Amino acid sequence: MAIFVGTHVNKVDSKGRVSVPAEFRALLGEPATFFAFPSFMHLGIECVNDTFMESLSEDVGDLDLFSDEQDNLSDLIFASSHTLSIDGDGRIVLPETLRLHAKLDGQSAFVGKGKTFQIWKPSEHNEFQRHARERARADRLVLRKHPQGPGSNSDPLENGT
Amino acid sequence: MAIFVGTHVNKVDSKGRVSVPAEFRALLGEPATFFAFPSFMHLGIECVNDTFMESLSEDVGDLDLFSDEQDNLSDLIFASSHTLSIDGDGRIVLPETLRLHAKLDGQSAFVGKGKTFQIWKPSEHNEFQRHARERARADRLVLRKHPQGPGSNSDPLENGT
DNA sequence: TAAAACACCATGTTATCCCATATAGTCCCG
DNA sequence: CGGGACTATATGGGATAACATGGTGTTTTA
Repeated sequence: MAIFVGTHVNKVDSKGRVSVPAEFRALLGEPATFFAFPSFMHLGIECVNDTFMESLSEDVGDLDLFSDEQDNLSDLIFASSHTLSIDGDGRIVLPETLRLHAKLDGQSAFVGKGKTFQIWKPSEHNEFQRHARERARADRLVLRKHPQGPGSNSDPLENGT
Repeated sequence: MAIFVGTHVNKVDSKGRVSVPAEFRALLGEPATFFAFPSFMHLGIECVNDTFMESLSEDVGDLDLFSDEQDNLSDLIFASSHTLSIDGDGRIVLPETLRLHAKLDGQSAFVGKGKTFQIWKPSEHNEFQRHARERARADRLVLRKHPQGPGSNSDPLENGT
């Protein structure tokens, strides 16, 4: 299974081109493409592979056709997504909308998030991570090994104590 | 699998011609045609490929024959649909009824919605998306990891407390 | 016959590919 | 264990092809 880890900082050149970290490229495999969309929670850019996007499409497709819920969700995910293809030199072109959302200027941080990864402005990501760390400390966050029954919250991160 | 993503803004010329984004053309494949009908929820134009249209006909066919619901839906979908064929230059001609419904003037936005896509007046779609985004923020919508067991909710997007 | 629909061609702009170079990391050999 | 050569990665610039779009001619239809 592909697991994206680490934080890799690469340059964004005048054309908006960025090298995708070799480690991530290897995980993406063929086809050498992935989907990217602005997070609706923070300044990061969410990046998922085609398998992940397809399962997302399946799940959203299961909602009632033409319902508000279905229409809104698919707009947030798909309409603001970009298909990014990695060229022969291992680079992608970051569309301007994404660059603006993340406030990128010259540098970008590729942040591994397990099954997905994100692209951040390095300074913004540092801030975000600092806050996440502080909150985890304050909340005494622990990682639970396995979700219990079907009725339980399947989120593996929860409040200890 | 074909997943329509992104928002592509193209011109509508004086003859009503519009270029279908190359990315969408590639997904539609052969035959280079699709179905378009005015949304009954908003100002967008719903666009589906023939496979999707067939499954739609299955779904509507499951409703009771000659019932009001069946009659209304089939009118809204099938009776108001247009078969649009993409010409050698990658363009379609948008029928006037559709142009009027979407209030198109000069520009059109092709909006990926996963298994389907829509055509909007760019400014109207911006409004729509802004609302969708606000609602998601207000509801603290978060991306959830893959669906777990049989008892769990298979919706990848849920309310994150 | 007139008008509309359709196919064909022509062009500017943008994005993609290809090559060159620097830097950093790795491996091999002493 | 240390030095040097090699390879992979990241990055910059220029050439090329794809795309979007405007216009013209030709066929079809009312």
